[in-house]
Amino acid sequence: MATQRDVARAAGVSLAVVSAVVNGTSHTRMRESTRTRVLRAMQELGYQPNQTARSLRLNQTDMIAMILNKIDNPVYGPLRYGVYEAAAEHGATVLLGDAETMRSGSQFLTRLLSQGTVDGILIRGEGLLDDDVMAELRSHPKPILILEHAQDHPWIDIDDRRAGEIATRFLVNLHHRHIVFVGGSGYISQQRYLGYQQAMDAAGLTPAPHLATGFGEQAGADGLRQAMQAPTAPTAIVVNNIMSAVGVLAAAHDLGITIPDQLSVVGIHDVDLMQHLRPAVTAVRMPMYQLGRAGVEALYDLIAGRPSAGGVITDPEPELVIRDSATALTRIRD
Amino acid sequence: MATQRDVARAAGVSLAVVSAVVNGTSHTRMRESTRTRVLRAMQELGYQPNQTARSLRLNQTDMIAMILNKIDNPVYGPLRYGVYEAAAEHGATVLLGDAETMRSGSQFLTRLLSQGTVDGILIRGEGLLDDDVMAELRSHPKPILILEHAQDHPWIDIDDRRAGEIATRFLVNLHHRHIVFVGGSGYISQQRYLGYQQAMDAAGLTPAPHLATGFGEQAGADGLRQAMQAPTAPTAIVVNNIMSAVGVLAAAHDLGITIPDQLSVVGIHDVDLMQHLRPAVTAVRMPMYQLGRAGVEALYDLIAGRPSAGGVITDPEPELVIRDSATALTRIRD
DNA sequence: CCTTGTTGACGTAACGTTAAATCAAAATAG
DNA sequence: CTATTTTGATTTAACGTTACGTCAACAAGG
Repeated sequence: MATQRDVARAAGVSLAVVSAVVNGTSHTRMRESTRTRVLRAMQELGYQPNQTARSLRLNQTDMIAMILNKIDNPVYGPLRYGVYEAAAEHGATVLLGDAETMRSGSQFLTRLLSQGTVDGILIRGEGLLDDDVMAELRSHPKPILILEHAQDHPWIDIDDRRAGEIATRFLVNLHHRHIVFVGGSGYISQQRYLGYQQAMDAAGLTPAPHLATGFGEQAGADGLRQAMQAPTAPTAIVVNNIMSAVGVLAAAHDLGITIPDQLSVVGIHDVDLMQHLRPAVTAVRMPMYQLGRAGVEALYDLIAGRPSAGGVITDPEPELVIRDSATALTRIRD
Repeated sequence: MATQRDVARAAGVSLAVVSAVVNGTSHTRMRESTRTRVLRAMQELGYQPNQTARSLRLNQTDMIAMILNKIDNPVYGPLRYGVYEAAAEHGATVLLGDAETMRSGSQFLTRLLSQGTVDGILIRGEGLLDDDVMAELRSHPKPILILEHAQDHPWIDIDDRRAGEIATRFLVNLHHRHIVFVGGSGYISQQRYLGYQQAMDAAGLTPAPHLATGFGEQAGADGLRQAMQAPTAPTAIVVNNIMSAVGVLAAAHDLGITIPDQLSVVGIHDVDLMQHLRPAVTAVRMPMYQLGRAGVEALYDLIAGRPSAGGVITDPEPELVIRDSATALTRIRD
């Protein structure tokens, strides 16, 4: 591994000049001919700057961490992409962590915390980590940005309330009157339920209580079963979580309910999988890519000591992708 | 941020003692009472070792990279978990990268390459990266281990051939005679096809040609369509890729083929999703967690300069998980 | 011709850590 | 009671960068 010292020796200049060439520093000036001589020496020796030394000197690692709750949830695909891209524009690398493997005291977290391994942290979802982990994070000297609304931290969000409203209004417009909301726990789910409520109210319908069964396939199945036990069974359902939608489809199949003839389903969040299920699932596409980009920008605001931009991402808006899992109610009941 | 110097001052000792306390070094000795005094000072000042300085001094970052082709493929869940766990045991953090975002010259790769950001790299799948990226990697001074057989690198593998054989034999035992293999490209798919061939040969059946349509849902759908166009349609199908299985189910639905009555399907790799599809998919579970652990161990062999253990993981063996997508052929044809 | 300013560099002190070399004081051996 | 070893530390030199301060040589201005 060639160092700047080796390059300096080879080019017959001092260390300072090499560093200046590498960084394009204006303070230390040089003749154009010296510059190219140094550049040539760098080439020949295959010089690569040592990131670790750089980090130590500059007190910045050009690395940010992103913590997700279940990395392989396909909704995170575009989010990750947006984060990677924006981070690259800031010359930074992304360290990806999964909250699942992140019980308090885990290697990953302590490494990040106060050890100066990263310049900042992006966390998806408040309440993702136990309280003591969050307390540790709070005492961290490096900035933290929450993707999704948070109490004590800068945050940035997508318009979950609106997504719930869009999904519900679509079903209302298809003449459905008994629409139920299958959700999870936490702020995000709550927001989507609020949107559901709003659309129901606007249509003069009475919202059903929030069926909070959790996340994932099993949660969706449980939610549908609970919904079907109500005195008057729903004709349509808004599913909070994308993986829950898979469970809803499975449970409907098992209960002998055909979708969309007997039950219309609209999911929140759109992923490739939705178009490959049968029936293909009608879903609300959320601006996850933009959330990723905006999250990184807001984090770099904090890193630079500027106030964070924050707020809710409204461009693009959540958008309904119509497929086959929802249809108009022809036989009006009640 | 308190440094060792601050702790030393607070405890009334020299820097060396603090360092020795932190690292438990035997060379620099001290009285038990000084040790606790230093420990107390560390506590009071909230001292955290600076990882960057440590890395520079020791020329090791305690960080390894893992590069996957599509991070959110659920088959990687247990793999990641195994890698994280084993890495934590080595005191290391895992930097996760996605080959999709990794066109040559990408920030991520150059950061890892020769800049001393990581102690080693784990790559899933040969041919994942373009040739020039691989060339860059090859000139990297830090060790690289390929998860899946590789030509010019140390590697470690799961028993893909056997998985193909198990899936096929299961269908043979259900009296199927026209079994087709829908695969992707590359070494892994090839191995599984070999296993398929072997099981077909053993049963005295003639293997169909490898239908290599790629990866993902669309590939599965394409594969099934191609298979159905053969002069004698298959009664059973082995699907190489888990996400392809989703596509096979969708295409079967679209073609009016009911599974398993008209077509039996067995997938390779088992994930949660498989039990939540309808019909639930019979699949071969692969030891991905163990692959992750073994990969890290082998990589640390290389890092330590020991020869890599390498080889194919045989414990546990690939295991068939029987669900609803495959059934015995009752109406024997031909 | 002296003064001042500019160009093109160089030397060096950090950043926080680790480990080798060194050393005074106390303990032990002869 | 002196010689030697052991104990319990300290000093210091790196690791590879970056950026501040300095400085000689030369050009331009008065």
